[in-house]
Amino acid sequence: MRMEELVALCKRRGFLFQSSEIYGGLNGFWDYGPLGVALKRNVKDAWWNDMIVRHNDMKVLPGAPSAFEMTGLDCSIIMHPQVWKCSGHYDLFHDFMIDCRESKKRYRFDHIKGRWVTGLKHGENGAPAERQRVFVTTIETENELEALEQAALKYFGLRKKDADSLEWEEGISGIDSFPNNDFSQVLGPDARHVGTLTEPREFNLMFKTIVGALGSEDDAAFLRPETAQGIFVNFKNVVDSARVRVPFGVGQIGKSFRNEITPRNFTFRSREFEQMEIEFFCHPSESQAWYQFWRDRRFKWYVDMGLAGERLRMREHEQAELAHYSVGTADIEYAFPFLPEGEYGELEGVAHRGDFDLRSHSEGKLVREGDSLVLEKGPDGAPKWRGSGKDMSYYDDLKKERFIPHVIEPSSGADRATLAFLCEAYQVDKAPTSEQGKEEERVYLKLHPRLAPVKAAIFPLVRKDGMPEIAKEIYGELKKKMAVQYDEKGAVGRRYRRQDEIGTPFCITVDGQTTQDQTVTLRDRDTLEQTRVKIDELAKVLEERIE
RNA sequence: GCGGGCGUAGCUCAGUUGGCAGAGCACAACGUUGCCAAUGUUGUUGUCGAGGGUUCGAACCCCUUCGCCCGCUCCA
Repeated sequence: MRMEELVALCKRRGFLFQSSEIYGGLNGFWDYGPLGVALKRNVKDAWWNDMIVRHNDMKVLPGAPSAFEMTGLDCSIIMHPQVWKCSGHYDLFHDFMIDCRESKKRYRFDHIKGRWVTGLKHGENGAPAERQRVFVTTIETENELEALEQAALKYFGLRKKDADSLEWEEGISGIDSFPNNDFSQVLGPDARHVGTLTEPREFNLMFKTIVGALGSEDDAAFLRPETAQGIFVNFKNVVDSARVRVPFGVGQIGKSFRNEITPRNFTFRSREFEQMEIEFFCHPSESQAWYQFWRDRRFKWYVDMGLAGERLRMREHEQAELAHYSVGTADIEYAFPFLPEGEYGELEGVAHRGDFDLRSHSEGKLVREGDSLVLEKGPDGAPKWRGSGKDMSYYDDLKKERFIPHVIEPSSGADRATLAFLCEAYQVDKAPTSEQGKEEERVYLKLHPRLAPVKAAIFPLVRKDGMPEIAKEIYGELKKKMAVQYDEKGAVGRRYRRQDEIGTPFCITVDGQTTQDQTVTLRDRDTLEQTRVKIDELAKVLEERIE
């Protein structure tokens, strides 16, 4: 399938539009049209129902260590700024970066260290040699002096034995002290010429805003880059109010915001996106078993919703790839058609976060040191980011045991899941035409009936003989239970195809026989087969076939 | 952020040297037909991505900008 065809269909039929399109669009933002909003809502409802509402806490699910409870939250998008400092997002999302025009490399501004040196620079193309004073730099943290000397030798075109001819000035310093960010005499860490570094630019990976109508920079706050933190900071509230016992999970669906450096690939990497996240709290001794359970359960959910093919896979992260807090992470990935052959894009990450989050929000931001998490200290020895000081431990009054729960986090992208379902559903096959024995190409969306924006379309075969009246009657009855459409315009074949293209799984047609025996035809999107169903039984039959 | 390509009707696209902005599909109305994109007639559809410049005259040339695609970079 070519991605452009799906994008064109999404626009033509009203699934997805570019945000602010009449003004030329806005990179990284998308609008869901009339059908798109229905599809995405169905994705979210399926998730919410399957994970939260229909969860039976009396039963032990296959693969689960025990029964467990599930509940939900809907937290604010803007939270206390300290939340993001303790979560680690502030540090990671707030760097000044500097680019090198020559090497095309990007460096963290505060990582570049260097030293002034003067030497004899041999002129190029026979030009006379001249003495030059340059600031050579490196991003090495070990053996800085050696790295700087090598950089200088290379720049001046000297051999190691001539190193003595270089005149070094005292002290290694950062380039943050240069006035007006004038780097014309600075040699970039991977550059061969001086003056190739750009001005430092702040990479605000979190969206910043100001709280209060008269607020200033002191009142800066951030739009959340993930919904998870709202659950962690409400951990005590949920335990105290919802009568839940560990192990239990809290689900949340909501918008998050990240200033992606390169928004690309349709809605895959958007700056405003929606997440479906669960934070599952359990006893540390059982956390590995729960991690396995959630990995497998979440993978199966996508399979059940229609991503059954080879394009879906589970990938366990390598040790080196793990985030600072994580003990284990697995990504559920889909081979999106816009990615190169053999590459997969993340739909959901299932992470074992240990007790990092609850402890950080209690003690202050933690860092990993060997096998344990310790409080991160600033240069002055004080905690870098102070926590809330609130006790985040849990007391199990049956086992008489107090502990800080470990957390398993299945974090899913609602927009990415929706896009994957669309990609997987896009099908082309052959269908018969009105002309005997002839076939034509048919484009349809083979969406799971639970996800389809329209569950059924109701047609009168022709616009006479009382058929429209009966069809409208059926439409009114079904409308009470599910999303249905009525269409009487044009030839019935065209109406079928139009519904195929938006993924409607069933079409109901009132024909000449209806007035005699109160039956209609029920046509299946995927097989094109028609069966006769009594009007009285339509709702029941449809509901069975949709689940 | 860098390099390359692109932007014309709802969609797919044509548009000659700078000289009246087009086609197919789709869409709408009225018929005929009556179970898989059938068919007749009629009709609607445009800031040519945006802003500026050159010119008697710009979809076309120049500059700026926004967006899309590809590659690099980035992706806690």
